[in-house]
Amino acid sequence: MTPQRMAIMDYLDGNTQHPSAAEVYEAVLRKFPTMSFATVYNTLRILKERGLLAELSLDPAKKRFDANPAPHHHLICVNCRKILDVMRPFDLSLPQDDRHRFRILGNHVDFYGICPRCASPEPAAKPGKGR
Amino acid sequence: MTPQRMAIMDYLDGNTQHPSAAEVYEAVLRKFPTMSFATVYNTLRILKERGLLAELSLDPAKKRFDANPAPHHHLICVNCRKILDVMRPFDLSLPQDDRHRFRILGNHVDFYGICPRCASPEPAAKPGKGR
DNA sequence: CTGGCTGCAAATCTTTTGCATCCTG
DNA sequence: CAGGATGCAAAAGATTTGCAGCCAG
Repeated sequence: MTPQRMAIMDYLDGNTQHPSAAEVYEAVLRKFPTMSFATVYNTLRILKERGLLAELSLDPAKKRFDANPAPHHHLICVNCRKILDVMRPFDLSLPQDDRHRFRILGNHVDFYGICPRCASPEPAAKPGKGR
Repeated sequence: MTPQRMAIMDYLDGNTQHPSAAEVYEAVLRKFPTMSFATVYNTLRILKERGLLAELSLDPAKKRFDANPAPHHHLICVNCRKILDVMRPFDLSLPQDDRHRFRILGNHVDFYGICPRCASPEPAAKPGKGR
C-alpha cells in the first residue's frame, strides 16, 4: 500500500458516484500532482484483482469503479447516466433449466429510467454520449 | 434499408452470440468486401436508435449487440465472457423507497458464473481480457 | 541487490467524425 | 439535383504496455 494507492482508495471509499478511471485520475491528481494515468489504471486493475473494488459495466463508454463491498444493484438514468445504488436485495435464484450447467456465482440487477432532473421540462444535464 | 444494412441485420437476427462491432464487421465483410468500419458503426448506431437492436453493456471491453427484441436477461461466464440468454422473466418491481423519484423504464439482470468449459480441468478457452 | 511501484511515452483498441463520392428518387 | 448511405482516412477517447528510474526491505 503506497500513498498513491491509499489516495485512490480514499477517493473511492464511500464514494457513491461510481467514477470512471479519468475521474479518479483527476481527483487524485490534486493530492499527487505527479500521478500518471498508467499508475491509476494499473492500481485500479490491481485493486480489482484483489477484490477491493468492482469494475462496473454499466456505462458502455467507459469503466466505472465502485468500492462498496456490499453486494448491491444499480439504478441508472438513461439520459444523463447518473448511477445510484440500490442496496435492497432481490431473491433471484436462477432455475436449473436456465443454468446451462454454469456454476452460478452471483447476479446483478440494473434498473433504468429517467432521473428527476432529466424528467423536468428544463433538463439540467445534457444527455451523456452513452456510446 | 440498403444491402449492407440487411446483411448486418441478417447476421444479428437469431444470433445468440452477442457479437461485438468488430465481429459484425468481420462477418459482413465476407459478403461485402468493401464494407468499412464506419458503415458498420454508423449502421449499428442507427439500428439501435430505431430500436431494432440493443447495445449491451455486459462486457467492459466493448459494446456487444443483440437483435433479440424480447426483453430478457443474461448469463455470463466470468472467465471466457461467453454470454447466454435467459428468457425467463423476473418480477422486479423497485419499491418506492428505492426509486429516488426516477421514472422506471425497465430492468435487466446479469447472472454471472463459470461455464462448463471453463470449469473443466483443462479449460478450453483462454480467459477473456475483460478489460 | 531485488522486486515492486511509479511516471512517462508510445502503442493498442474501440468508436466516432469529416469529407468526398455515389446512388436513388 | 437533394438527401441519405457508403468508404476511406484521420481523429478521439479509453486503456494497456514497455521501459527506465526509484524506493523499501
